Amino acid sequence: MIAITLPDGAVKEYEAEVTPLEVAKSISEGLARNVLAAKVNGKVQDAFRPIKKDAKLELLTWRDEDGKETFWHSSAHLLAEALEALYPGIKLGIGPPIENGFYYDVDAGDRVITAEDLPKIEQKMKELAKQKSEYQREEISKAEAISYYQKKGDEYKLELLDGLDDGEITFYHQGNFTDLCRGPHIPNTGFIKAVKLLNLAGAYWRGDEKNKQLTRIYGTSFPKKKELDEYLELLEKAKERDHRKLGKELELFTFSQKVGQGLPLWLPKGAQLRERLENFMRQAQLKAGYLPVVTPHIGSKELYVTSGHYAKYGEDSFQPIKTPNENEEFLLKPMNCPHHCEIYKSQPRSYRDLPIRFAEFGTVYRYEQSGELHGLTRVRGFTQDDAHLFCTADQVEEEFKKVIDLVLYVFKALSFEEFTAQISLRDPEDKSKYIGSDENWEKAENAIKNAVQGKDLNTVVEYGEAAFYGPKLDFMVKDALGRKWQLGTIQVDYNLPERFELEYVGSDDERHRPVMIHRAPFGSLERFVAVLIEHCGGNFPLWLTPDQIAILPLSEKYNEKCKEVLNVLNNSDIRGFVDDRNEKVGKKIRDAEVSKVPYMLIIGEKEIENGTVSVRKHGEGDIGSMKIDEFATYLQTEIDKLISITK
RNA sequence: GCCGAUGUAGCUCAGUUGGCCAGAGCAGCUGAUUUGUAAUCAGCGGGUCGGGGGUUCGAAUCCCUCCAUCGGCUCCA
Repeated sequence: MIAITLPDGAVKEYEAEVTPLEVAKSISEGLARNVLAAKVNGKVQDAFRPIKKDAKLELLTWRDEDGKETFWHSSAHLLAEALEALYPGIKLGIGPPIENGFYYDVDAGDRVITAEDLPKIEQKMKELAKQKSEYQREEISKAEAISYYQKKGDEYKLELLDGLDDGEITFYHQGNFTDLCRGPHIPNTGFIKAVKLLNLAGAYWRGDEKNKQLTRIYGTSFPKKKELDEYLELLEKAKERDHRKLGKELELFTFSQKVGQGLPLWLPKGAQLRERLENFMRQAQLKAGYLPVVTPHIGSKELYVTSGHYAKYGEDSFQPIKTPNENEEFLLKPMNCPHHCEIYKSQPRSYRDLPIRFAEFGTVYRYEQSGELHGLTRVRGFTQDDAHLFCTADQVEEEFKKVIDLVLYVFKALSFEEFTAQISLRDPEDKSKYIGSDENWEKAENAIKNAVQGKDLNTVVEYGEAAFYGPKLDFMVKDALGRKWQLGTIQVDYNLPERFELEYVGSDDERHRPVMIHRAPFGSLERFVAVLIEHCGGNFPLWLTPDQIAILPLSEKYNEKCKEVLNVLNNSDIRGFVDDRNEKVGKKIRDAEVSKVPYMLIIGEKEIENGTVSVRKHGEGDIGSMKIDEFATYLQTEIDKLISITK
């Protein structure tokens, strides 16, 4: 007898071994039809794989993340089966589930798979799905597996086998298809009712640039056609929030081929928005004890050789500027830290001065790979809201915590609620990429771990993501299409102080080395604005938005009066414009709605008589008439509401 | 940088297998209209068809090359 305990605590007893599917059937046929996989004692496995001992069982359906993952993993196998049918001899890399679907990496040999082939492959997948082929699990010895793939001539799978131990190797079969796979899988291909292959891309084998590039086919699938349609619609809607599209439509920024790739041009509205963000940060930093500094846009190459940046990133920088005098070379500033180190060094420092916090909106230039450029999120010239804190070893944790608070304040003020705090540590496998002693690295990493503890943060640890001079705490946010971007960053650095031989005199009258904290809550103004645009879909918070109001005269007769009203409101720090075009008010409303102006004030005969304005709120419509000063107060209250959130 | 795709007016897009002066809507300009909560009407101007080279009697359309953009990969101080 074996006892199966279900999540609700119910216990079911069986004579002998039982599969999760059979358990599901004993509960209801309907449930059985929806079971994709099972969690047995906390471990996800096939729903068709028997349970042999007493166990806790959780049946997984489309509603469970693990269920979805299994579904997409099986869909990847289905894709591979279709590819083998259509491209005999095609070699397979890996085919995992991902966030909203799956992909498979393949090597089609001389054949090129293009976007035009996708419908055909999709069709084949649907055809195969209809056959309801069962997924079958087979435990296989390493020798047998190797012999199978040698016969098949698939060097990628052989390479994967190389890293696996005998005894832990399994094959999964469905229809005519066999794959080296850990599983688990859904019961049969018939569950996959809706498939869409989304795009094609090149992807290096095992993620290494030195390896061959395989063809990666991305797709998604669902148990119901309707769900696929809804997902595709969601993707379309997300594109509407793309900052590149909105940036153009709202006249915030542009690019010019003539100016150069990845070099954004900020239009007046965008520049003003950016200035507001800068001022917001300046104010926050002033309160937090930062001191402003300003440094030039170029620096001697020697400066970056000293910092170690030149050795690491010399090739990825704009190449040095040579001056008429011999042996002079300057780099466009790729980062601000070395300059700030030199400011620190400009005078002797005492422990009484520490911590010192130098802040600068520093514009830097990096020669990013052309294929990496992406709207405002990845550019070649950008402005960091940078600051460097110099402190004693004892102060690091406290200072780091204060910076976390500052970042959280900024995120809250702009209602960024969904972010992860990524602790970016060294790659333990390859320490050659980093400078400095193990001892200092450990100190730095511990400082971050300690500072994060006690903060209510959604944290994740990533190895190999540290900067070459120190570990980081990175604040990651997703864009409209779910791509992750690093915004805020805080870094602990024991290395640059050594390289620049920074010192302070301690209470013991001895010279000591300070510790540096690098930090940028926005990260870069460019990227921050990009993510902000996508986050709010172009409907900025009232205090940030380019035009808070549009004043719409009912006819040209009221243009002058409207300008007077605008003047009055300008005096209350409300900004906007009068739409004095010779158009009907309906047209003016439409245009103001489209350009996402939060409030429209309509003025005609009636309003002039009563000394009021007719107020229309973006996306909501008419909210009634108000006296002009009443409206000013109303708007101020609305702005204060947003700001008070952060207090 | 690599793989794949795309590039026609300020914007969004049409332009059949190469064939008359390259089109539309919106935006712009001019005029009429003087307007009450999401598009008033009429007229006009605007394009080296991404750049360069080639094939051809003839190229937006076919080929080569460069540039830029898009989706990924790699990279991200």
